[in-house]
Formats: sequence, C-alpha cells, structure tokens
Amino acid sequence: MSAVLSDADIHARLAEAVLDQRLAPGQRLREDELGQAFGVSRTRIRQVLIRLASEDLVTLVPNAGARVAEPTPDEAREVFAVRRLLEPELMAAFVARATAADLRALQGWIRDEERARADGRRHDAIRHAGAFHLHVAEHAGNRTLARLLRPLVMRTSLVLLRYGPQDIRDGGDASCDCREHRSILAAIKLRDGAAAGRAMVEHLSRLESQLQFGVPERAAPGLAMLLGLADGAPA
Amino acid sequence: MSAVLSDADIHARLAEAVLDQRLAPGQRLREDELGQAFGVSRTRIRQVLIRLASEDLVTLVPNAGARVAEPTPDEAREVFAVRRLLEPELMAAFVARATAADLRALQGWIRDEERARADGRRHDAIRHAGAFHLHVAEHAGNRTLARLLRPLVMRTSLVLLRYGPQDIRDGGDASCDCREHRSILAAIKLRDGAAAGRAMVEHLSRLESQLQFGVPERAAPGLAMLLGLADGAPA
DNA sequence: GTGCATCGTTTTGTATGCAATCTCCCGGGC
DNA sequence: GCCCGGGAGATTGCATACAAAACGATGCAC
Repeated sequence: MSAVLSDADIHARLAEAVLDQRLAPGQRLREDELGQAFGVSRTRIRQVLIRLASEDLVTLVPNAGARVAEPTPDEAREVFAVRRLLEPELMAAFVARATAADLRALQGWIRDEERARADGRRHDAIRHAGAFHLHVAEHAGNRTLARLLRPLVMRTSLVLLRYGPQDIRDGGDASCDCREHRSILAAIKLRDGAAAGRAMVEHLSRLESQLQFGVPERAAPGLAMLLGLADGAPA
Repeated sequence: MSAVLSDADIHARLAEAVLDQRLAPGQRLREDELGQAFGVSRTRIRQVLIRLASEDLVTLVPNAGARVAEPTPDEAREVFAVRRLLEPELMAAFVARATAADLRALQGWIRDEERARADGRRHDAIRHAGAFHLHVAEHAGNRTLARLLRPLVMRTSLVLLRYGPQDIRDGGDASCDCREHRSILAAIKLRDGAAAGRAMVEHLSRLESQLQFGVPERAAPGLAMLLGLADGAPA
C-alpha cells in the first residue's frame, strides 16, 4: 500500500475523493496535512493542487491555501450550459464510430450504476454515471474536446453535491440518471446521433432543473483518512 | 525591470512568448535556463510549466523536461473543431449583451491588427487578432466557457506558426483576418447573433483550410533573451 | 569501421529548511 | 461592552541541496 505513489496517483486520489463526494466543497486542503496523508512532501502536493486548480476542482488562494471548489449558482449553471454544448457534439461523433465493445461498455456502466443505486452506494453510482459520460467523450475521436469535458464532469459532481437532490435513490419523480442513460443508449444503438444528442441535452437539463440553490451549505467532515488511504491503521 | 516577477507574470510572459511566436513549437524549455532568465528558482518555473502544460501550450514529459507544444495535424484540426463549436455560442451570448464600449473595443483591435499587418509587425497583428476573439469570449457572460477558449486561442497561434501560411501580409487571396473580423463586427452591430456566429465559423474554417500539413518543421532559434527580458544587457 | 559498454555531465525529481504571511487569541484602551 | 493592536502559532511561498535519471561522449573490443 505504501508503494510510492506517483504524481498522477495523488491527483487521481484527490480528484476521486471529490468525485466520490468524500471531500466536501469548501473543505480546506492543507499542504502539510495532505503530504502526511500521502506520505510525500509538500512539494509534490503543491504540484497536484496546481493541476487540480487548473481543472477548477479546487480553488487556490494566494497565501491562504487550497480548498475544494465551491461552485456558485452561476458557475453551476455555466457548467451545465457548457456540457449541453459539448456533449451532443461528442455524442454525434461517438455514434458514428461506436463499436460493439463500446456499446457493451456503456451497458455495463448503466448496470453498475443501477446496482449501486439499488444498494444505496451513492459513491459508486456517481462514479459509474460519470464513467458513462466520459466513455462517450473519450471514444468520440476528438481528444481535445474530450479533455475539456473531464473536468466539467468532475465539477458537475461538485455541483450536485452542493445543490443537488439529497437522496440519489430512484425517486418516484422523473429522477434517476440510469433511466435516461438507458434511453440515450437506445438511441446510440439505433445509430441515431441526433436523437442521442437530444436525449443527452434533455438529461443534462433535467439534472440542472433539479438543483436547489436555496439550501445552505453542509458541514465539512474530517479529512485525512477519508482519502481511501488509511485502510486499517493510520500512518 | 528586476522588480520581482509574480507567478502570473512568468506565466503570462511565457504564454505571450508562445503567442507572439517567439518561442518555436518543439523548443526545449530547461527549468534552470528559464529560472535564470526570470531571476527565480526552478521551483516557481516548474509550477508555471505545470500550468502551461494543463493548457497544452507546453508538453511535459517525465524525466525529459518541457517543450513548447508541437500540435500534430490531428490536434490542429481538433482545436479548430472545438473553436467552431464554442465560439458561435459565445458570439450569440455576446451579441445579446454587447455594449457600445464593447463595440469600440472590437473596432479598436481590428484597427490595431490592420496597422500591425500594414507595418509587417506579425507579432502584434497576431496578438490583436487573438484579443478580438478573447474579448468576445470574456464578455459573453459565461466565464466557464470563456476560460475554455483562452488556451484554445493560444494553441491556435501555435498551430498557425507550425502549419499556417508563411506570410501574414494581406495576400491577394482570401486571407487577412481583419477583413473577416470586420464582417463579424458588422453582424454584431446589427445585433444579429446568428449571422455573427456563422461568420465566425466561416472565419475559423477558412483559417483551418489554409493550413499546410506537408511542410517540414522549421529551425528553432535561440531562447534566452527572446523572452522579452534582456532589454539591453544580458542578466 | 562499427557496435557497445561505461563513465561523466547535464537535467529533472523531491525533500527540507527558512522567510514571509496570515490567522486567531489575548489584552488593553476607549 | 466593544473595538483595536500585538504577538504566538500555524501555514504558505520560495530557494537550496541532494538524489535519481537521462543524455552524450569517449574508449574499447571485435
């Protein structure tokens, strides 16, 4: 477990912790604390934080340290607006070149997401939902565009945690990503890029419409060993 | 001149050097060399390089250092594809909220670009052309979207240097950004967002169509004092 | 003459130490 | 009672030092 963590590992670990919503928005990220948690010096932590800041996952205030980004309502709307712009394009390109393996992969992630939701594993459900979107993006044949989307998907997770519905369980209303993901997949299977794109836009719009900007922020839990490290004894 | 350079300054200086095409694509960027040029330690240079790498202006190869990014033909096409996707959207939003001051600013940049071209100041012409696009982006009311565009504009400059026409002088053919910028501005003045968006797409498409992917790379000139530092005596 | 191994130099990767800054708490003054 | 310094601790900013890796050159063997 203490096999020297690569720079990318640390980045992934932290991004994952944000994606999995273990790190609350606004959570302070002290360099020394993170360094100790990962068993490396502040130097490397700092580099990772710079990268995370460039992805808008953390905000980096000079002389005041790093915090998990806290999207404002405006930023939340912007993220969705940009995704509605990018993802139909990605979808159209993806549909045109999707292989049978791609379809199986998407199917698999929807299934994983459903199972996670059924079990109440919010953590995993969100990861798999994101994987669905990212698989489409990364197999659309435009790496530049795909690289733009990844941080946005992560920020979306942040937005959902901060402003999204409390319970991810399949509610009685129109909720549940996986149902919409299924209908998107259906359009993909029909090789109907336009329909898949429209379904994607509707999906994103519905997600955005569920945001509640009125609620106050939630409490920030402890940091250190929630990073997925401390599997047993603390360092 | 030696007034301690802020972190952002160094970033801007390097980005600018790339934008102004003083740093050739593929140019090696040694940390120590840059550190001495800017009068700071490698620590800070490294941080700036990480940021630049996140914007795809430089490529950062582990244990092999940093180089000014060298877009492949595929990447070049991708950049234009993404810009064609983003900029009409930005344009539509911009047209809906552009003030008289915005119009004057655009007019001013077109004029500056024309003058620079007339004088053969390639350096400035490209800067002003970029400023035109960035002004639109940054006054469209979506900061998230605007922040996506800025690195793309920079990469475009990189692409044009590598694959673009050799002479930026107003050629006899369909070239010259400013003429197209003028027609875009005309549509903006008429508050016709759709037309402005179309003109923008055409503009980008024409730029892309002028790329020549056959030519071999050019020679890399010296580095150090081309950064705009050494204004007289070397450090 | 060519190929390969080995050594020295250069350059990057990382940790550590110190200086600067900020935060927070305490005490004094109004 | 409230506001305003002041100082101690905590935290970031930065440079330096050292370790590791890559690159290049030289010389040897074939």
